Amino acid sequence: MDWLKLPPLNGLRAFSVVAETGSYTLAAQKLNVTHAAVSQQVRRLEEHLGVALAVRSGRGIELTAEGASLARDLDIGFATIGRGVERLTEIVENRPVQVTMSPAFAVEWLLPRMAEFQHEYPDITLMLNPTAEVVELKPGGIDVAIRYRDKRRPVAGVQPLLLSDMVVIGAPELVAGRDLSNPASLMDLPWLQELGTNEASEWFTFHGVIPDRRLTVHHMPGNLIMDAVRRGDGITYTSRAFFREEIEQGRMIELFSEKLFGIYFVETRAGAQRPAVKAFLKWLRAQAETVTV
Amino acid sequence: MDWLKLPPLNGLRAFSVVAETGSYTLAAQKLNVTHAAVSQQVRRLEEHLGVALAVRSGRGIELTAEGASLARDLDIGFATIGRGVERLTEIVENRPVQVTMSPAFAVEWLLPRMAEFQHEYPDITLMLNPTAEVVELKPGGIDVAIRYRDKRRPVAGVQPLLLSDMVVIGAPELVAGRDLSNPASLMDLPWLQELGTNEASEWFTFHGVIPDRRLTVHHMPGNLIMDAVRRGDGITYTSRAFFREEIEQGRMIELFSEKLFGIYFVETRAGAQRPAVKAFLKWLRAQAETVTV
DNA sequence: CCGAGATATTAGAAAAAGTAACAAATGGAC
DNA sequence: GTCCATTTGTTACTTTTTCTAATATCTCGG
Repeated sequence: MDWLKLPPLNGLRAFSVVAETGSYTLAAQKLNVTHAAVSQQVRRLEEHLGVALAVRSGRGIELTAEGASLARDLDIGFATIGRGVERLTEIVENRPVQVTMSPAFAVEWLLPRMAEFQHEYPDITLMLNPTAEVVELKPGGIDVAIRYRDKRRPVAGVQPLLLSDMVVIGAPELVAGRDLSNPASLMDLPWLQELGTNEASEWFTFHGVIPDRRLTVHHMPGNLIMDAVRRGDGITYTSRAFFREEIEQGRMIELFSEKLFGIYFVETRAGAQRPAVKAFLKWLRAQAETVTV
Repeated sequence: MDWLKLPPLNGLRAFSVVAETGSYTLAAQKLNVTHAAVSQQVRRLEEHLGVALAVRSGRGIELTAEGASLARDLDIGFATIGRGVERLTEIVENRPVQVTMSPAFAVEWLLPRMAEFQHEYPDITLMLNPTAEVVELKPGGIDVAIRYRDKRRPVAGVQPLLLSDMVVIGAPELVAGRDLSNPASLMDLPWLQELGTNEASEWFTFHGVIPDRRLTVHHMPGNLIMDAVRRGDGITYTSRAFFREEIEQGRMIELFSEKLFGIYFVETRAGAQRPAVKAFLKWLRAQAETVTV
């Protein structure tokens, strides 16, 4: 292929629009630049090719024979490219919105609200990816990530979604009748924690407790933890928002809490978002206002 | 036309080459940039489109389904554009070299050397445009201008071609037996000068002579002036280089001279020159060395 | 487990493109 | 004719994009 030594493509595009509109001024409007920019692009292209493409003619311009010939080919070429891009865009636009989040968040927060979202935006399909892993946001992959971050290490420039106290929580049948007034006493209870994390021992460390005996920690996926805690299989460290009603009604016991230590925020990948993704983000923001616990 | 909102064209080109070569490294070589540049172009394109086009695969990459689809269209599109440009280039490359210069220079300097040039470069056709007017150098028009400039007002950054004393010259039969020892005495002789110029009165002014009677000045094209002067129809102000031999042999009389006042220089239009133009310029430079009078 | 060969990512340098302001040419209104 | 609106042409300067160089990361084969 020897089209590698193509002239400046932006100049070609500019000239193509000039040829189409028959005017620098109109072409500039179409391209959202000033006429000076278009004029310079075409001049540079002419210098590169060593041939005049358009000449002044009265109040406007007219193409030279060479210019007209080139314009024809450019039109066909760019149209081909445009069709290819368009087809791709259609595929992309219609792809479901890909969202990743922690299993706990999915079960306790998003899933309960999904029906409402679907009612509001029946045409948008959400694909959830509940995982504790941090998935990279790249084109063609995950569109939106809802992530948890300890508020002690705040992250700049992201949309907070849920700001909540973090609590250690357990079912009444598990904790009843015990003296749990100091952190160290929690070492005797079984902890449930997300696969691949180490929340229990971090919690003790943060409270100045150096474990003097082996902790009982069961690792399991976040979505199962919540039910297990409710059944009384163990205690866990999580957002109060997920258990607010149950705590108020006495169906769960809050053992310790850290004020506003937990923050869930929304992260999107770089670049422009598809309409469907924008709609989901808008809906998320609206939800966020109502749930700052 | 809605291909106005095409993605970044340079990104498309980069991706197209990546698709063709199947490698960022090879594509970078073809495009004469580093692989980092290609990588970034493709990444930006992916962000713009919101779709992955190529994914890492082992030690190299492979295209996604979307990438392969786009690559096909790009290939066709760029090929179309490339063909159009190529056709244009061929027309341009084969166009004769367009040279403009003063009629005097053409007749006295260039034409006598043309045969030699044609012998050296039989494939290159020169088109001469002998005119006193300053023709604009623009793409598709004049390629090379050989211009005269009074050396008192030097011009920067151009290739000098002929540096010569300027002389007032006449045929022996016209000037014989006259006392022409001071400038004012030249007012009695008929002057021949280029159409549209005013060399005669400028010469008198420069020599501090205020004409006290009407000058006899015949205007005619520069090429005719030289022959007319030889025939003895009048005197003129010109480069000594054009008459050097005749002066040495006494066939023409040098009346006055200004040391190195005249300079002919070569000017080319902006941008890269076609091979034929380059060859002509090279030849000109070689000639220049031999004729600094 | 190492090293060759590939892609990925950055900060900062270099190049390209765009803007604003003004100049120049033209055709029509008066 | 002169004036005026419209369009292209030009240039200094600013902004944006692109490229490079350095370095990190990943993968395969010995």
